[in-house]
Order: sequence, then structure tokens, then C-alpha cells
Amino acid sequence: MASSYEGRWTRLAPRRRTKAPQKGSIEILWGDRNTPSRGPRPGLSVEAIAETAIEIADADGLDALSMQAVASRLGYTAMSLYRYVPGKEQLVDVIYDTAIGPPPPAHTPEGDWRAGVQAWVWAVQDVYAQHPWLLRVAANTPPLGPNQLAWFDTLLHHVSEVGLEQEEMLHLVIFVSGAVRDLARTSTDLSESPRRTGVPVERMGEEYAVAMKHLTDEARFPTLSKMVAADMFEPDGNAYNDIRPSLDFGLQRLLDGIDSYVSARAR
Amino acid sequence: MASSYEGRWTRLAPRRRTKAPQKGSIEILWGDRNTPSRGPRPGLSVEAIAETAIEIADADGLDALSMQAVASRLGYTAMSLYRYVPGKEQLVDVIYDTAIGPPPPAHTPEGDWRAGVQAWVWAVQDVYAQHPWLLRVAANTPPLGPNQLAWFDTLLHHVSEVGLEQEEMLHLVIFVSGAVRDLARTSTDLSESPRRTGVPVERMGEEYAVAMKHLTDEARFPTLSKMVAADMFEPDGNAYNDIRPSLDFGLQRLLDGIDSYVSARAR
DNA sequence: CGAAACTGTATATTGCATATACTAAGTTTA
DNA sequence: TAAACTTAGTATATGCAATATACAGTTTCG
Repeated sequence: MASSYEGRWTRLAPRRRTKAPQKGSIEILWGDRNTPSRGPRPGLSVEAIAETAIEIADADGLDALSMQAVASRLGYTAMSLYRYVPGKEQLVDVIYDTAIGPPPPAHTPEGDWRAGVQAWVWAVQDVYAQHPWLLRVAANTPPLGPNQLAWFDTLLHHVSEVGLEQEEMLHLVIFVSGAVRDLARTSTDLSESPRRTGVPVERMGEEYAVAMKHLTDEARFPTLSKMVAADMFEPDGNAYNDIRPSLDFGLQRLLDGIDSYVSARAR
Repeated sequence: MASSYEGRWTRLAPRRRTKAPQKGSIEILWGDRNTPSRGPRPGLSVEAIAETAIEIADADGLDALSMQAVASRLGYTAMSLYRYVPGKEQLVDVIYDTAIGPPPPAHTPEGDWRAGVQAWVWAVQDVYAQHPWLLRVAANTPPLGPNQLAWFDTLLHHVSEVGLEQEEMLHLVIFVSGAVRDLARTSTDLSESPRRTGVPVERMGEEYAVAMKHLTDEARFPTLSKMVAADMFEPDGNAYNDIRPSLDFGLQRLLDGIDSYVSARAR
């Protein structure tokens, strides 16, 4: 994995120089832990730190995750964490892979790749719903963490039954995982917006509907204004309120398309 | 629109209370500007501020965008900006809509919705490539800014020629725009990672390939390890290096699927 | 002219990541 | 067994960020 997170307040202009050649998140995640025998007994561990960090991020978002917060919840000073983790960035990398956890076992009937892909998609969707902050972490590398690789492998497994070239398999995997990810992101962005804007959830839908009615001039936005007129943006039934139907629709069409692509080539 | 940005360093834990009922970004973007006649001539303007902010974000990323940076580049103090914009969050909202600009005119042959959708997709992709920081801004509402609505309307226009129900049109639009967005995000995350990790771009590909070879145990990641063995993650040809082929492949299959969906229903 | 409305500034507060120097607790070895 | 070495955790300080608040100067209206 290796990623860096994003937060509402981008503080800290890249003080970043070239980065010390320290142990990175990958090494930590893959257990390259050198356990020294000398000094005092460690009171903390990467695991404990990561667990606490995840609790904080789950509860209050990535914005609330600070070295301070983690340390004090553990009864230590902020600086003590640096004995276990080179910096906040690497900590976020670590909790990313930790929080996604292992993928669910692929126990769809062998050969039913379609069901497999769908199961995978909804499983990731679930993980994102559980840890919305995952969606704000920026990747520094393609998948590399152990759990990330496991998810990657699982989706590839399903896709490998389709009958695509290897390159096409990768394209499909990248496309599908990107689509879920962004739809989940849209969803959590909106549901977290009250925390940022102060507009209560209950009023958001109504406010959006009203704004759309006001703003969608017929001449300027011809197609959109027709949809507004058809009440497509009313609080109930607004597709943005629940992206799952959109994800389902898009995914079904995509898999249909894959199907016909493969069978067309078979001929 | 109405969004809040995300940055590498999520500083500033939500000091946020319930948020003053101040003029928000929407009002600013739609020109609800009350121009008073009394006091001194304003030396600044939302436009000038936004322009400068975009320059900074384009050049050095969202992390480098601070009220300080914007103000001092304009020759003012940070606090002066607050006469024009209620806060940084709203400023980011404003530059979001400003930077995406208007969509390109939809001059594809009438009836060729497929070409229209594709043109739209590649046009957004271009915008994201020009302003990568757009991808780190979290939406507070579904599209509401003038330019956002224009892009929305344009894609809906193309999609409206397909022959879908209105609800399905929305699903498709949400799915497609999400997919482009995430693929673009993946791409810029990776290309910006040197700034964060210090690993030079030239070495990233090689390092990833090497790490994958080391880590993809055959028993643990059976499918993945086959792809590694087939050199799918070598620096040249790694699908993550250039997501455009993946975007193209996914989009083509999706549109194929839409095609057959519509013609199946026609019968 | 003087009050009101406004622009920009100065200053202070609070939160953050993290560098550096230090204290204390273990381990190894002479 | 004691000195040397390593390590864990702490204290302190730095620098940057957003932004609240009080104020000084500017312009216009009555």
C-alpha cells in the first residue's frame, strides 16, 4: 500500500524534504520488525497504536486523528509514538491496510464469475461504509499491503474465470474497484458533510432540491431542468442519497458488456 | 458543489461548531454578491483570490494552499481574505467550480450518444489532469456550482439519447463520472507520491515490481502471483502507470452493456 | 461635517507534526 | 559486578496553519 491520507484541513505545507531512508509502512506491514533486546521493555506496539488510531478515525474521522489523540488515549505522549512508527503518514498507511482487513472468502460457485465479482464489490462497499476515512487516504503505490493484495487477488480470481487476456483482466479490476471506490466516496462525502458545513442531515435533501429548482435554468441546462421538473432531485428518490442502486446498475451493465465482449471474441 | 477539500495533512481537528449562517460558496458562485457603496474601495475580489489560489494549488498541490500563501502572493495579509470569503473551506469550494470551467460544447453528431459520452469522459479526465487537486476535494452536496451543473447537464444530454428511463440515466451518469474520477485519482495519487514519500518517479516502477515479486507468495495470492510471473507489474506496461487504457476498456464494455440493455428492452 | 459602513492590519489563540536533547531502564560485556 | 551500550519514553521548542477579535484608516450618505 503506502499511502498518505487526506483531511479536511490540509495543514502542514510539505515540510517534507527528501525523506529519511527510514523503515516505511510496507516493512512494518510485512512484519520486518527488528525486536531489540537491549533497552527498557516497550510499553506500546505498532498494533496497539494502529488499533487506537482506527478507533479514532472510525469515530471522528481522519481529521480527528492526531498523534496527540492516539498517544493520549493510550496514556503516552505524542512523541512516544515515533519509537514505533516513523511518522503520521506511515501510521495512516498501516491503519489503511489493517482496517480493510482480509477479503471475505470467495465461496461463490466455481465458474460463476459474475456472482463473484458482485460479492466482491458489495464486500468492499461494506468496508468503506465501516471505515469511511479509507476513502480519503491517497495511495502512494499500487496495492502492496498484505490485505490490499489479498483483496486484489480475490477480485482477480473471479475475473480470471471470465476468459479475458491478462491485461484486460487488470483493466477490468482497476475499473471496477475504482467505480466502487468513487461511488462510496461520494456517498460518505455527502453523509459527512454536516460535520463540515453544519447543515443538518435532515435538511440537506430539501435544500438541494430547492437549490436545484432555483438554479436549473431551462435554457442553460436543458436536460437537467427536465429531470428537475420530473422531481428526480427531490429528497426522497434522489439518486445521490443512496448510491447503491447506481452502483448496481452500472456494475450490471458493465458485466453484461464484458459478457458480450468475451462471447464475441469466442466466435 | 459545496465541498471541502482534503489534504495530506489533515490538520485542524474540527474546531467546527455548528457553523455560522454565513454566505456560503453557492451564493458566491452564483453571484449573490452584495456590493456595498460605503467604505474604502476593495483592493481584492473573490475572483482574484480564487485565481491565485488555483495557481498555487496547480503548482504545489492542495497542501501548499494556505490563506497565508494566497494573501502574500497578492500582497495582503491572510486575514484580509476573510472580507471576501467566509473561510478556507468555502474558498476551496469556489476554486473547485472555477477550475473545472465550463464543459466543452457537445458537438458530436446528434444521435451518436456513444461518442458523446466518450468525449465527455476524456474531457473530464483532461481537467483532472490539469488540476489534480480537484480529486482531493470532498463534496458537501451533489453538484450545485454553475460549472458543475453544466458538466452534469452535458453528460445527461448525451445519455438522454440512449433510451433509458430517467432514473437509469442518473445511475449511468453517476457511475460513469465516478469511474473516471477514481481512475484519475489513482493516477494522480501515484504521480504525486514522490512529493510525499521522497521516492523519485524513476524508481517507483522498479520498486513496485521488485516488491511484488517478493511479496506475492504463490499459495497466498495464487492469481496475483501468476500475473506477477507474467510480468504484468514490470515498470513498463504496468496498468497502474497509465490508467487511460483501463478507463477506455471499462468504458467501452459499460457502453456495450448499456447498448444491449436498451435494445433488449426494445424487444 | 459626522456617523455609519466598510477594508485591511495587528495580534493572539489553538492545534498540529515533529526535531532535539535528555532521563531512566534494561542488556551485554569486560 | 560495574561500566558501556541501547533503547523507551519525556520535555521542550519550532514552525506553520486557520481564524477570532479589536482596531486604524477610508469612503459615502444624511
